Amino acid sequence: MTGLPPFSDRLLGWYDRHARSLPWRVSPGDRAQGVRPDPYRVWLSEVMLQQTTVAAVKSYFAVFTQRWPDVQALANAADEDVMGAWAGLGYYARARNLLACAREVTRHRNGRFPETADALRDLPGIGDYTSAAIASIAFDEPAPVVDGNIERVTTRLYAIETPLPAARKAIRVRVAEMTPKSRAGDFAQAMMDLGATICTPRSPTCILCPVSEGCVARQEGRQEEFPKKLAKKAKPSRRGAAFVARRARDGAILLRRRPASGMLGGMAEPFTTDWSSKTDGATGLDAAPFAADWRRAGEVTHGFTHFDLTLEVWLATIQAEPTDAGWWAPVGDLNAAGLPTLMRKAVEAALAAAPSR
DNA sequence: TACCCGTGGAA
DNA sequence: TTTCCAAGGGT
Repeated sequence: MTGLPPFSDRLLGWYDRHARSLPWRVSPGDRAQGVRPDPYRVWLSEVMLQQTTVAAVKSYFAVFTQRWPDVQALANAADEDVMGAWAGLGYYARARNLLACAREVTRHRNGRFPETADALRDLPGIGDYTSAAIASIAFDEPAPVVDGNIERVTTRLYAIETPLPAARKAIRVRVAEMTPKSRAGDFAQAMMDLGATICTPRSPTCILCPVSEGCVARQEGRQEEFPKKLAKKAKPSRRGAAFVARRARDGAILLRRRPASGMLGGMAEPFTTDWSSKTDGATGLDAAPFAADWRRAGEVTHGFTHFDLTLEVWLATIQAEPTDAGWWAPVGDLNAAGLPTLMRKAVEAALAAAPSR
């Protein structure tokens, strides 16, 4: 009587039949034929996918690869073009680091990404997960890849009782043990596909799982108890104000650029008061950036990761440019203005209250 | 370590 | 409606 095949063989066999088809992925069949993924596309997709769903990333990945087909093209792009193209995807430090990384690779590494996880880890925006993912997927290094999916799968397989994030070290040890010397990239992608489609956070479909026989949590009927997590803190609520200036002649909107660091760093916005996760910004007419016929245009609310924000929205229609601290964005081109979602909401609320021309 | 940093879809 | 959370990194 023979036992079950090794864990990685069972998982890879499942992946060969059920791998998701994704724009940045080389299918296991093509991979077996010797097709290599483009490291630039692997890197770009991995950065976009940090804390972001596949569905949200797809259109951004298409735009970026069309507009900047290789790392050199991206390195030569203007900052505001890349920040604008990233608008709406969130976590804008990723876009700043993306550009810094592209320029480092282009200008100091001959346009080639390093081929080991250790070396990749030194580049901006590339941490433990992303370095291992690129090294294994693009360069076949059997580096232990641990993302949220793999944390969930692994804590269930071994019924790891330690709550996250303290369990990360033990998880990494287990993943390093499981990762095969060959097909390490397919193995990592198989673990992520398993977590995304079978071993889901709620109601995992263990009946379809190719490795359920070896899963301790499943054997004990406790699969939904893992991963254990520390309780999270309550989110505070903050307030602030946005002042949307509209040019009388053509309805264009006055925008400026936020400082490079901090919340929404480097992104475009209408004039806002100085809110943060810790303090309210100024509100009311006295907080206006310059004198004009400001009218209340309602409020917008927005939930960030660690606090909720409500902005008063004020609107004024003005004749001339009152400041040189920004630029006029044509209203018909608002989608192209590169506004983060909070600011897009504020401008839309102001325009909804504006008298039609 | 603990906190900061977006967004939108699912349940 | 609220809560959760998705291919995390920086500090």
